[in-house]
Amino acid sequence: MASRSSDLQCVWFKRDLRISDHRPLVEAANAGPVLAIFIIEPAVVEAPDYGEIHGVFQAQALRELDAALKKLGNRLVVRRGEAVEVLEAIRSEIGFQALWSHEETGNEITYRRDREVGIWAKNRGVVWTEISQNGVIRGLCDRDGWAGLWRERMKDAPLDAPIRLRERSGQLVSEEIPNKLSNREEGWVTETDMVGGEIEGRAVLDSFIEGRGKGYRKKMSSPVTAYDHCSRLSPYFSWGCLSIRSAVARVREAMGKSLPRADGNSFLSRCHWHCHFMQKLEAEPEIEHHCFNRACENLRPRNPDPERLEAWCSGQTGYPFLDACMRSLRTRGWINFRMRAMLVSFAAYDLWLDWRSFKDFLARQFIDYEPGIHFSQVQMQSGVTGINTLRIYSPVKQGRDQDPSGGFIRRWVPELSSLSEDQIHEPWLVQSGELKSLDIVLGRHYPRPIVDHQTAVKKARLAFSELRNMDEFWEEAARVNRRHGSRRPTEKRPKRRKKESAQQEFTLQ
DNA sequence: AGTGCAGTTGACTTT
DNA sequence: TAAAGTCAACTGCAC
Repeated sequence: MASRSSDLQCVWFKRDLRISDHRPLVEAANAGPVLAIFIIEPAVVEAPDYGEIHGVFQAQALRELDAALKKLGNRLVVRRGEAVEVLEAIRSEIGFQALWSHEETGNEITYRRDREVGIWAKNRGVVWTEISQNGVIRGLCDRDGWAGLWRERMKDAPLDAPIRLRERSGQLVSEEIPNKLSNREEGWVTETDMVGGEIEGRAVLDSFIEGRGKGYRKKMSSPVTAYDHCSRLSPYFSWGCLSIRSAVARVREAMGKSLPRADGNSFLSRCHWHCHFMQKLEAEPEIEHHCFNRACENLRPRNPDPERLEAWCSGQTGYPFLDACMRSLRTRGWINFRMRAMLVSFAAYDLWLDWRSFKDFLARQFIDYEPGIHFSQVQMQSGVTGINTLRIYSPVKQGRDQDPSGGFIRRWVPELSSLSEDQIHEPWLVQSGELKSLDIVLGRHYPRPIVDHQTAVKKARLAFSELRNMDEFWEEAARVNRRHGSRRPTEKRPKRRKKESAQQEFTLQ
């Protein structure tokens, strides 16, 4: 049995794989010798939202974290198993009464696990201290004052990494860190150049501040320029290799110097939005499975048309720019925000798929999958929040606007590469004789559009306008707005159309 | 140089 | 983080 007087401090690493700006680690180190652990939880890494790239990225970050801890005279103990059973095993092997970690705003699985760990800790007399690592405020019921609290959080200077970490993990066995945390395979060639780890994260931040960020504001819209000029820090934020606060501090410092003010401000407002969306999941975990606006719950069929879903997932919808974006995403694990919105818009409005039928697929593709942002976004781009106006993207217009020369399409949809700049956005408009002379047969080398955009969108709008005639929709919209709505006065929200009242009809004016 | 007209641009509204 | 429609102001051009 473990010694009851142990002053050993157990630091449980989760989605915070770094040593800088890591308050639990610093506080634990001040309180006693540190035992650093990471748990590979089957329930987490085998869940439908956990992708192959996540397993690789996290494994890279873990290896680097272990190396960093070793430099501080410590090490990382890695175990596989469900959290409570592993914590109990370690406690019985070495004994500790203090457990430290960051607050996590995760999916249902990690939320339930955290509650179980809480109960376990209480029963064992272990004091578990959870500390926030971003602008998400635990226990907030509505959005009044949130923006101010976020600013407060970002004011604090990031914490330095500890200089030394007293070690006392004894003979505790640590598993070898695998090359990836799960055996999941996407069946798609991935060639992402994003490598997990705190050092890599800092290098990415440096290159953004020192050059890539110039023109960020303008260049983030097109997938042609976004890959280089967006920060691409999101995976490092999601897996915790870099804290939001430390990126915010570095960007503020560089603004007006190596980074133009407009670009820096644009990046900072995105850091703000990052936490804004996570806060929604923190406040209402049900949004993983239910529409923000419950009146939208049965709007679309819950069972997807399998052929439509498959065409969308594999980049075979017949809309060249859309397919290019999907294929690029699946290969690189990342695409810019605007194109993510377009992909979801197409699934939701053109294909009339319920967001719940594609959210896990998309989550597995995004190397920067962050549950709170993801659930909010797929719902928002599907129009089921009730507090945002419908934003329906035209894949052809987006293609002409964001990839006018068609170069991005040619790269990711090579079967169309012989088409001209004008033809490539709408190959179905090209005479079949001319297509044939270029060795392209639609329906064989590349599909015809699986739906007609204009027709599909018209139908979708009609369904929404019917929904908006129901009182329940507006009651729900008011509730969502109270709980989650941004308090920015500029935000535009749909307004209920005035009913033609008798009074209005007969008012003479 | 002024006028009429078709076509363009931009701000704003609607869905 | 949309797109299409409306309307008025503007532009270029012919006469």
